[in-house]
Amino acid sequence: MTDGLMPIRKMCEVFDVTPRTLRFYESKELLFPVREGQKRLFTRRDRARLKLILRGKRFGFSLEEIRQLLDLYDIGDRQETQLRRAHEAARTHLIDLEQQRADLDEAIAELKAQMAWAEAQLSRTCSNDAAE
Amino acid sequence: MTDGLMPIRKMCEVFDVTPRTLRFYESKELLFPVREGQKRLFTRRDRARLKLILRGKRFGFSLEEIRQLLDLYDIGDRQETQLRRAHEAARTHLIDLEQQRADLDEAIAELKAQMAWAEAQLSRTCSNDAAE
DNA sequence: CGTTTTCTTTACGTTCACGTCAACCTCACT
DNA sequence: AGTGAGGTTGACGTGAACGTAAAGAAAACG
Repeated sequence: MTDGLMPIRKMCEVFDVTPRTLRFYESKELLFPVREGQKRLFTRRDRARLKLILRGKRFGFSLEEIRQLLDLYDIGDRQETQLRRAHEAARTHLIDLEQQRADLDEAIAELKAQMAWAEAQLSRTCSNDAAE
Repeated sequence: MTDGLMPIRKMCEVFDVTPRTLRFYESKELLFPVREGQKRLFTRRDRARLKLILRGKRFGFSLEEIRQLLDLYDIGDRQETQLRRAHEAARTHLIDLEQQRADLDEAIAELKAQMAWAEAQLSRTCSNDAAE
């Protein structure tokens, strides 16, 4: 039975990151690989977290922001106060994400418009070329 | 008639950035304010570009990437080759944006699920509290 | 057994995106 | 003429997110 423990090299291949990055994330308490002697073994949980870390980065969040958000996806048994704080943080985060989605839609629309304009220009240039 | 020229202080207020940031962007050839004596005056074009810069940053693009993309929105009369290259860059960028949109939708869905779970936990805790 | 590979820690270096400070104009008041 | 507010150009500092090089342990291979 694959216990899901993954050595650092394999992790690097799967997620396309360097060993340094993984060690760095561990030092920042974003990942918690177990040890087999000296060596790190990353758990299923680490992989789930890493996926979220990389996604968070794409959206422009800092590692520290991500670290706080990760706890949201990592709630086992925690105090009500903590849960409330996490929920509130999530709400804030959600608002941010939805704003970002709106911005993104706008950006996509504008970019498409620009591309359409460029295409029009290109076809015009083309017919001009043909005319001369 | 407002010629649309805006001094640095006003720019900072409108876009919520520091003077340093604007000067930095100018040094990186992202903005091109005109000069009145020593002082910078930002044009309508600068404001349009700055808006795109700030949006680009939210999506995790580097200033250098943004600089290249800005040229897309800044095409006056350019050669066909340049136009083709710009169009191709736009296409690549668009793909990236749409991928990002998909990721974002996924992230939002997951976050909402987590929040729902947290809410369920909270109501459970609440009733437990009441029971004991 | 020695050697090569892979991992480790430690530590200093680097890039990006500005912040911060010094020293200097220059225009508006008074 | 003085004084202060707001602008300017360097130049050096800083925090985040790693890169990279050095030195050593440990597992794998011939």
